[in-house]
Amino acid sequence: MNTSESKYSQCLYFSSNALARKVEKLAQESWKPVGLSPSHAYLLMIVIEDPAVQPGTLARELQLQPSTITRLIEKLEEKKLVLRITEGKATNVYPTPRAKEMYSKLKACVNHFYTSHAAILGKEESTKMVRNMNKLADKL
Amino acid sequence: MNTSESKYSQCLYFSSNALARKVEKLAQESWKPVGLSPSHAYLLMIVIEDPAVQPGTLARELQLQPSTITRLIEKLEEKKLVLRITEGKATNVYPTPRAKEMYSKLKACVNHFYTSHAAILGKEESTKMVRNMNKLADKL
DNA sequence: CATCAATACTTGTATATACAAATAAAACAC
DNA sequence: GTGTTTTATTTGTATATACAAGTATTGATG
Repeated sequence: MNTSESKYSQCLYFSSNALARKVEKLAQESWKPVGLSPSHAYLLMIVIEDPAVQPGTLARELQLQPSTITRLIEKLEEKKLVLRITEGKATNVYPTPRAKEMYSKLKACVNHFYTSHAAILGKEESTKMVRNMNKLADKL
Repeated sequence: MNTSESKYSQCLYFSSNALARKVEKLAQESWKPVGLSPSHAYLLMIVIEDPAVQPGTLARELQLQPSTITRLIEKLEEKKLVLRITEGKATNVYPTPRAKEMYSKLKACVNHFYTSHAAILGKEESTKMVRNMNKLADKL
């Protein structure tokens, strides 16, 4: 069934959720080569680009709750991709050598993801949509 | 932090997820008066409007997996708002009288939700955005 | 008509995320 | 410099959803 066939599809609640689920799925596909979910992968990229970054900063950048960041970091730590060093009330997150070696592969996944949806939606429209969604999210 | 301040915010993955989370929150607020999550409430409204509807149909209309529909129905059953009658391999879902009495309240919540986001985004833009998101989701 | 395939739904389990409370350190206030 | 407030992070627990496997019924095929 197309979205447009559903009676409740005019509702922002459904549109945004359904879209997010479909995008999530597409993204998961793109990040399979590195065996990470998109969230983990993005967090890891930030850590590689900005070593010693703190969980609070990650939460703000990724727009996720601090508790969620803790959970993401935990999993990356298990995989020996990051490590945490706590000093006082702050914690610094560092990439391991293993993670740094993965960097170009991670970038390739970002690229694959972008390419795959740009191919479906058109480069132009794809970018416009993202801009609009950000604008909308900022207002809410 | 605004979405636009984050480096990774140009990524469709983030935009769509962040937007969905914010919309979800707004929606939850709107449905608090009936003590249901938006998903449960929408499912219930469909059941009231279309008694004897089957889980498979609900899954298609709400764009959720059948297993998710089962879980939603279970919770509504606990709350004595719907009941399931299985005949052969098919199952029919019916609203209870208690649910039917709630109908106008449910509608009021839909309305409150629409009003609250239309107030922030503008009626015009709000509708346009939904249309675009559906179009995009259908293509993916 | 006996088996095999398809359909409809449920169950077990996993993931992504959140909220609220807990902990711990730092900053402030007097 | 002791007591209180604020900040940073983690932990316990809950919700929303999915996937894969299981069950049960119906339909199709030889």
